[in-house]
Amino acid sequence: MTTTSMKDVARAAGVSVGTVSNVLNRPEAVAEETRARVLAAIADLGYVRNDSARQLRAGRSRTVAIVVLDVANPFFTDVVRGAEPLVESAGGVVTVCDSGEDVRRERRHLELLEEQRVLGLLITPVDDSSASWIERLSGHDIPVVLVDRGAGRHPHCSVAVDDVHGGRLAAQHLVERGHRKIAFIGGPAAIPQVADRLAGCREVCEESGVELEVFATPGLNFQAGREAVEEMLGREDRPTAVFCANDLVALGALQGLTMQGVKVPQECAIVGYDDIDFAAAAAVPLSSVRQPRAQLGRTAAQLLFDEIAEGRDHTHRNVVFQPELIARASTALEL
Amino acid sequence: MTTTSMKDVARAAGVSVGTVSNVLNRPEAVAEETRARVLAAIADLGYVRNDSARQLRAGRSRTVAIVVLDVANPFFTDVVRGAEPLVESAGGVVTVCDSGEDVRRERRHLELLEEQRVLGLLITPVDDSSASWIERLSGHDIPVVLVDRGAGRHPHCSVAVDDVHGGRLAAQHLVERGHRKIAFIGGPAAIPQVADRLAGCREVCEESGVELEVFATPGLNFQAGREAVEEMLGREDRPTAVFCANDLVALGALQGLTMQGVKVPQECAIVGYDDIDFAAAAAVPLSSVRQPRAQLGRTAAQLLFDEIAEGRDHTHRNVVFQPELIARASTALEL
DNA sequence: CCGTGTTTTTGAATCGTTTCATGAACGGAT
DNA sequence: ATCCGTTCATGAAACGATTCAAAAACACGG
Repeated sequence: MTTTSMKDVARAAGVSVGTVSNVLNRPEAVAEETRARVLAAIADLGYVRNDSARQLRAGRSRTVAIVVLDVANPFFTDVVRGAEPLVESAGGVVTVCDSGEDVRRERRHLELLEEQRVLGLLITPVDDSSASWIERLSGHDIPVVLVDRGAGRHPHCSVAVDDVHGGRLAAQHLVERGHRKIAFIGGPAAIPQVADRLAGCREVCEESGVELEVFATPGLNFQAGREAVEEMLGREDRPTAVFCANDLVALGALQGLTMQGVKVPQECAIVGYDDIDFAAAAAVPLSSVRQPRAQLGRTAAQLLFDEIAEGRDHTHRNVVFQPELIARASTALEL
Repeated sequence: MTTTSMKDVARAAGVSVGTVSNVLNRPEAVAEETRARVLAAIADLGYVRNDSARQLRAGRSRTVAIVVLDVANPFFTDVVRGAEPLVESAGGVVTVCDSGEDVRRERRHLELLEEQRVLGLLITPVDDSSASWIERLSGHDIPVVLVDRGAGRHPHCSVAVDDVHGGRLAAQHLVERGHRKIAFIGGPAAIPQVADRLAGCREVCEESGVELEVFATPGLNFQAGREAVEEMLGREDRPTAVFCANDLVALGALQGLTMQGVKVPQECAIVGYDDIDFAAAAAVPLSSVRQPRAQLGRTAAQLLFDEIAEGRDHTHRNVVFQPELIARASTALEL
């Protein structure tokens, strides 16, 4: 089966290719009768536009790429959902790439996206080592918006949540509940979100003379939380509360504790981060630091289109949202 | 900033464009010294291939699209993960599209994918109304593999799990535990998976004279489960067990029951479907019907590439996997 | 120095659109 | 009839890569 092209349609309708193109792109510029004839031919032949050719001509694709650390993490799916409507209403398409917290995968994606001449890029970089790659893209006129990564100097727009503040909220909450020894579970420390949340937590602990023990994990997933907690339970004089770098870790921790017969929150309180849907549905509903996820995505997309529209004389903007603590059963008890 | 093309590289290296192309695609056919010169020019100018142009020439893209009902559902992310390695090792790229169980969104995606001349398509259709659209694609030489939708006649390869059998497993398990009145929660009934699971469940109920009550939901999500259970609790003579069409619904049901003070499994048992990670981590670890998710994705990708390789004389294959029941605390009690 | 065979390089054709300067067709006013 | 202004349609020139027949460059034996 040979694909039918505009030329075929033109021949069938007895017009030139230019006219077929006009029917598709500026119908009002074509006479009623001609338009009908062309549309009939299109339907008849089952003609489908060739997007590669369009893009080649246009020089850009209509795709906005979102590179996330983990598609399975509900946090990112919500960010994506927040961005989609705006992109689509602007005639664009969203494509989601999963770096899996792996710099090499991320780099592979970036190379590909550049070859595809994407319209723009929303990205949560794995770590700082990606910076030069990302700047390469924006150097090639592909606008980049950093998501959930606002700290530090960088020549891009960004949306972020104040993670240091989030860390403080979690720690304050635990300190108010009377905890004097807290564990932080999360990693790798190279991930800025992890570092910031820990930093905020540490600040509060130091301010209020509370002991802090850090359990570094190789990733931010369920498994990591479960394992960290098992390690923790092996120790003497263990913490009475854990603050997890995200909710997946917290759910893992919760399960780890439950399986070892440790009662939450009676014997160990838990605070998570992200407030994903599953947090509220967990074994013991999880207290968690909530980020305005959809808004993060929406704003990121907005910044991207602003940059595209403003062109040369665009000034980068860094939008920072404040998180809020949602208290649930997992921290319900005063010590 | 003007994008640099092969022509620029050719000029800078003092060779023809044909040679530059060869350096990129068949390096061994170019003299050592020339190759070095060209590569230097590429690095120097920061040249990046234009994928649109390549595809236009090639007539096909290297993208394998996976259209899923809900990206936030871990079931699908696992299927995607299963497919990815195979696709990538074949030099392809995976793009994930979320139909959100909405036929219109699905159609929009299909149109776009066809314009993009994707290499192939793995899809879990929203319902039968998509059939004609999907056939349009395969009519245009885009191989299609149906995922988790093997029943019925269709001119495609497919991978599926025997959902009727899965429904039977769940019901049998509950009947063995002594339940005499069971609720099924899920919908819309137009989704084949829902219909099949219910069918299997109904078979067993009828065979063993157990009463079955069906609560139809508008979707397969957390919210739906919670609401269905609330409705159920309003009734007299309520069921002693619920079988949910998937784990998200089951988690919702679990929360709904817990919030109303109904003890699981003592006062109401629950069986879910999919055995997502969160099932084991739930308030009460959920019994669930497990599907070989990653294998589903892997096999689907394999069938796709087989079809591409075999070309004209390809015979469609329908692979059906058997699910297994994972019993956990949510059905731990005999009545 | 020629002929022959092998390795490299060339340059033009091609993929399917969009765009745009040009021209045709038509109606109405003079 | 002529001229002007609209409204439509045309067709060729991009866009940037790949491919391939043909030319060029080179090696080597006689």
